[in-house]
Amino acid sequence: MAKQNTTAYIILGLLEHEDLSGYDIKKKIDLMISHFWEVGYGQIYPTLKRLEESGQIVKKPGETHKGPERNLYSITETGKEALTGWLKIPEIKDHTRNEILLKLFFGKMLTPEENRERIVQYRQKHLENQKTMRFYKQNLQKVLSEDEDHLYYYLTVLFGEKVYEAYLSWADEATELLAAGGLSEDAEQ
Amino acid sequence: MAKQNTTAYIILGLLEHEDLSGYDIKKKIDLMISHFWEVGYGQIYPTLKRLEESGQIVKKPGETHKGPERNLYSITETGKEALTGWLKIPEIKDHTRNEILLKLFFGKMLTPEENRERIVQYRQKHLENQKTMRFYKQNLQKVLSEDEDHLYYYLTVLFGEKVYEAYLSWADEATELLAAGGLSEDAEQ
DNA sequence: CAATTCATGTAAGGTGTTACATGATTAC
DNA sequence: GTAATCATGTAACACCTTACATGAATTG
Repeated sequence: MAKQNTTAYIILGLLEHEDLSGYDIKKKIDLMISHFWEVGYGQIYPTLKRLEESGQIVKKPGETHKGPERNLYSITETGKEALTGWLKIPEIKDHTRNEILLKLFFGKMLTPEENRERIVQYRQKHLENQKTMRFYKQNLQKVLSEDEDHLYYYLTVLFGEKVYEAYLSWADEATELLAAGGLSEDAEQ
Repeated sequence: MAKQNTTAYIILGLLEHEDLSGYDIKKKIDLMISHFWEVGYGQIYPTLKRLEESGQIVKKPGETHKGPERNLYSITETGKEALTGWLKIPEIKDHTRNEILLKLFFGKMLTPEENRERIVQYRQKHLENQKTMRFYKQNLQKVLSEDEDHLYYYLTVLFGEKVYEAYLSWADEATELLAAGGLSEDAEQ
């Protein structure tokens, strides 16, 4: 079962909403999905090819609105079935991969100041993320009733807000603990 | 820079503390690290081989305490330098990969009940995780002063506690929103 | 005596990242 | 005219997962 191929389902999910080009897909992912799943061009274009070959999407070439050549893709019935099939199965695996915790776990090898600095940077980054989530949340709240999709987008944004809040709260507590730890060490010497 | 090779640094980090076998390393990771970074045997054994070839660790074969043959590994000076080098550079990439949010993002294709059920399962799982973190936290608090390492382990556990708490809080709010959304839909029909 | 745990490893294949390559159009 | 954005793609690798293979020792 090494063929989860999540990228394919993200593409199918986006195409189920509207026809898009590879470039569009990348933009949509960056804007709406990248906070919980990042995808690069190096995955998108080959996956589009495979999805087309297996009849889950169709290419409408030459749909040039202006500018450079542009391939628009549409989802097929087969594609929709594959998508709902994937959506129905419960997600099993955790894809947790948190590099800062890994580096902190081995924090003894660095000075408390180095570790604290790392957490300060982390806080900074996620303060920005939290702001973004709040902005999205406000905008979505206004249009919640317009489309059923919006409720589900809202749920993901709410998740982001709560999690980034937890990151900030942790960062504050952690920097305090490190400051105290550093002090008690100084006191010992 | 496609060679981050995080697994190697996890192994080096663990060996910096004590000599271990591949099997020991797997157990340690499962126990203390897997909540934020999972590693399988298929990564551990080949990585040990590469680390040995590049002189970052050394094998002490035949250190059989009893039972089957057992290879104990120790970190070398080269290995320690590589480890601190990695620890010092700021972590850049997010490895965020949240499958439930992905499936919820496309939730319109399922019924509100199916989506709610997914969140209920998620809550259940992370309630367990939160309990585990609280258990670890209590145990670590007792031995905080015994070893400087414990403070850093504590920071990762604190992170886990806060994040799982955020998951639970989100799950509660999300199920309520879905119940409300489901109701208003019924009302419309 | 059966199941579980200890212990090490390989092979195959899927997934993901980075760098490269190309060229048109748009905004300043 | 220069920089940024639009737009598509490939190649090389690195990384990760799964399944397979083996066998000793311990526990019930």
